[in-house]
Amino acid sequence: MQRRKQAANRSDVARLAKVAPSTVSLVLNATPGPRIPDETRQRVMEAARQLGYSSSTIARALVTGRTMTVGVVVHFVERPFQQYVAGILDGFWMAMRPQGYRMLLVPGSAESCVAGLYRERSVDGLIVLAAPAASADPELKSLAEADFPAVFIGARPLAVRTDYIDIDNAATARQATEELIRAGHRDILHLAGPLDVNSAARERRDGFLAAMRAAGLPVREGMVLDCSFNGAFVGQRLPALLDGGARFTAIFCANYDMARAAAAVLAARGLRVPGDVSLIAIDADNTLRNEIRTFAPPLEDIGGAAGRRLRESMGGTSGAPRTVLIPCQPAGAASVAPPR
Amino acid sequence: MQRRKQAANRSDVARLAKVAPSTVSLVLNATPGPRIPDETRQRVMEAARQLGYSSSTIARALVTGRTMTVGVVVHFVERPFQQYVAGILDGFWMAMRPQGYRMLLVPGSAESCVAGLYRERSVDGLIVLAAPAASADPELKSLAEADFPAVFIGARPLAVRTDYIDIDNAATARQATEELIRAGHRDILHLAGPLDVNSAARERRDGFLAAMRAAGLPVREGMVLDCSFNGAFVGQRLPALLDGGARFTAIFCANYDMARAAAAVLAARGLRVPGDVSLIAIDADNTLRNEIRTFAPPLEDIGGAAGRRLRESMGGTSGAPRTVLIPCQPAGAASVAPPR
DNA sequence: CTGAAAGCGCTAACAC
DNA sequence: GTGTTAGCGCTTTCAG
Repeated sequence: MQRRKQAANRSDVARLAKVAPSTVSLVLNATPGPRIPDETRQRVMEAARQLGYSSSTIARALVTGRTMTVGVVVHFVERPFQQYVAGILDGFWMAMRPQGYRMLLVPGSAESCVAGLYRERSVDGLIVLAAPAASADPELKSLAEADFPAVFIGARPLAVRTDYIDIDNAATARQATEELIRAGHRDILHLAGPLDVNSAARERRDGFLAAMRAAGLPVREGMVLDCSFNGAFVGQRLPALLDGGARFTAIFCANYDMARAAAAVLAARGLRVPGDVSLIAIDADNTLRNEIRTFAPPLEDIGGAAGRRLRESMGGTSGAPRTVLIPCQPAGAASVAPPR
Repeated sequence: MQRRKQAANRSDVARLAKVAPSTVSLVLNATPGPRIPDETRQRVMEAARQLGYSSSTIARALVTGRTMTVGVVVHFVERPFQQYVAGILDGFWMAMRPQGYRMLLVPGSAESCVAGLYRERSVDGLIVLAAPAASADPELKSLAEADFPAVFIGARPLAVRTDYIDIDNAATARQATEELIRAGHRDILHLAGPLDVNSAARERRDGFLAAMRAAGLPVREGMVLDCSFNGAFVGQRLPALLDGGARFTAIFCANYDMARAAAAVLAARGLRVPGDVSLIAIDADNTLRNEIRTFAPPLEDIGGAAGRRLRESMGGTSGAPRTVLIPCQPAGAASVAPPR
């Protein structure tokens, strides 16, 4: 309850301008209805300026029921603003800026964030970045039921129909795999993301399988390795696979951390990229783009699409939940070569 | 006033639990004072769970006068979340998370942001990232006068004493210059940031001059080039300088965009780095770190320091405004060689 | 131990 | 045209 040098409020302005408090609101909000005489309006403006008065967003939100704020739920707990999120937020911010919306970021798990933002009514809408689908579901259901404006990015919620924006995971995975196949590879290993919890991981795996099937290539047992999105698993399981005498001439990695880890394992064994093993990945990270061939999600486009969709949604003109899939552009260096 | 499916409020919970509204608050806030019998408290908890009730942050903020939110003012209008800001926010977020603070980002210029967040009482405190010192001053003065918790990062406000956290610009610039001098360079060009508006640009320039002076080296006319922090100016003015027959064997760039632009100009003229011209810079960007020698600000440390300081400040235990300067570590490739 | 009551600062409908 | 009034949903004394 300790407040600093009590800021001026509406009554202070009213007193100074010798008008009623509501007149202050009328003037400052430029309400279209009742016309206030210029003389009065000048007095009010001057008083407000003099006192450095702006109306309290809190009080206004309480009475209007609108916060003019959108929530951003970033699932990753550590270093949430790394490239993937930063790129998307750039695009999102650009889309929301002109509307005067603010962005509220809250700490915690995806579930608690969604709960916090929606149930505590802190925001008019929200975007959820790459929440593992399964874990967030209970809360998400209540969101969807209440028809609360929300856009999911990078991972599709299970069992809840909502707006969803992402790259076209299946198509991109297929393109990447086809690039390897075109180069002449037949024995291709796929390092997959967490298939049990993440829809993007599953869709990338499916794209890989589709490309192989279309080319009439077999996918042998163990050639799809569920590694979560974490490079650490690759560091454990890829060596085991190699020790087991697995045969492959190329690797399609579901993300960049895995590609980096795979490159490290290969290097440690004296295998060269792309001389001995070709490497291709999907990811937004560009720190090693000149070393590994990648399909890069257009992050700002994704964020922008999310922003535009959320605006529709908050404006009440959304209609049914919609899925938007954005294509990826190939980028990066030539880490793909014909098999030896 | 159009609200969706009216969320449950405290009275709804009270009615369902057959208690008074205030009892609901007492239970849910775990107020230390009055002890509620377990039977009642169970009923209330159950009712709240059933209705999916959480108290409104807006209403609570209105009555307590605390928002549990910190504002983040990002001056750059386009792509605000690029690496510099993202890194700092990561550190800041980690520091604020445990306290349960949220982060509010608002669109607009630094002035309007500061005005919006402080005067509209949306936040308990704020950090301002790299605002050009001069432009933000009028608003900043009222912040400082009201003793409002605020931490400035990356640019020191003019004529206002506030908390300020940054790398040690002068010392880092001096180190960078000294590295060139140690390599044997005597004719060194400094591509400076916007000297008239940005304190960091000035301090880096001063560090450069100090190193030159200490080594007894003259700084000839035109060897400090005010280019703003924008690479575009370098692209215009560096060629002009070269055409004018300027003599230098090394360049110290105030930031990375300038270094990149300088590298491009040199390449276009067939000058090699570091064969013909050595290049060194200060910056957080790591996308070309393996090409240009740089002194990299420890972004997360800066953000963390800002978070800790802001917490003190909001807790009322801040004392006088403080300046914290954090040292930079050298990083990146060998783009420095002895002069030919 | 529980409930009633007074605001927090504001918007918007409605009198004057 | 301007002022009065009724809440928005909650926290927090203060009586019962």
